[in-house]
Amino acid sequence: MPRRTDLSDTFCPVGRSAELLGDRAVLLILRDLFFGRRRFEAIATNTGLGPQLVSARLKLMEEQGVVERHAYQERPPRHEYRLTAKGKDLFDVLYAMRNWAERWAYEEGEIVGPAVRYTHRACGADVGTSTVCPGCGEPLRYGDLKGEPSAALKAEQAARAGA
Amino acid sequence: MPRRTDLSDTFCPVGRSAELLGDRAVLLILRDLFFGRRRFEAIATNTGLGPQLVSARLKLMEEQGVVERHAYQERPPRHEYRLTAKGKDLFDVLYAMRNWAERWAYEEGEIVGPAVRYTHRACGADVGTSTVCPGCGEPLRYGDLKGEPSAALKAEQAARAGA
DNA sequence: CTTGTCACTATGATTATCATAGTTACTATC
DNA sequence: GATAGTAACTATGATAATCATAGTGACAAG
Repeated sequence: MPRRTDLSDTFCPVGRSAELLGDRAVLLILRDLFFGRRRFEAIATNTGLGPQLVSARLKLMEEQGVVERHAYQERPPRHEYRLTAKGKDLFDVLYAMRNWAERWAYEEGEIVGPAVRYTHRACGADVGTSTVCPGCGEPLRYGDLKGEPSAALKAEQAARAGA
Repeated sequence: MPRRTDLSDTFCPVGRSAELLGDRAVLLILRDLFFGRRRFEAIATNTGLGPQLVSARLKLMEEQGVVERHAYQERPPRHEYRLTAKGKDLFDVLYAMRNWAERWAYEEGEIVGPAVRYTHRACGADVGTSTVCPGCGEPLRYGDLKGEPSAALKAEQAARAGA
């Protein structure tokens, strides 16, 4: 492609977000980071993206300040990637995407129950696909939720990690 | 590129959403639709995307059931694009993107106040960047909010429409 | 009968992405 | 101490998506 138009100087907030988030690879990497995958290989394997793409996107995300590289051992040098505060604040976006997909992206009877079941740590309620806890009424934030992948999703991830 | 991996059959809900939303053009078109731009030319002009891309993405979005084509006149045939219920339900995603950008994507002093100010129709409160109205405590949904673009954003859009 | 508008489609240059293979720097095993 | 393994990448070449620009068809207005 020719260089795509840069949106980082628009005054529109959705445009500015789209510059980073309007990219499949970035979204998938963010998902994995939110699920606790911090290492390059784990992310590359689980997302199914090539190492080159993962490398490029992690660099971009580091530049944008949403992830940080940490060395977790010296010899040989090994790093992991962690969400910064700016990155963790993207939780609402990913959670909204998840909610939308749970409501619209599965065929009738394709899976039993939600693809990932979330419960509110504070009160234990199943939050369904709402942004406010149906049990206690609190707005849901990053860290408040415990996600439990369905059997189908677990199997799929295991298959990618195994093969 | 080689054909990119299809994510529409993953069991991960974020993956399924990313198939549609992990695309700058789709996000920009959705933004314009949410802001009431329904016509092809208006969308192409305001987004800055080429007509070919707009055409391709609107087709995709129609296939996915997030927009519908309506004829608003017979001779000559003219259409407009409207969000379906499935499309309107993406509001939370776009709103979360907006909130994140308002918090993180502007330099100190780059603009005065928010890029787009939202007020809750029901109670008149400025909602800031929250998902629950700070005035009355109600969760914010599509249609509940009135957006007022900043002067800078208005000027930018006028420039694109004029040139 | 020329100009204008709307909603597109066509063309060619450029570049991002994918699959595959290779690299570096170690550790662990035989 | 030679081979295999692991983690985090980089290099290469084929393919396809995107952009800029121009063009089309159907009609309305002047």
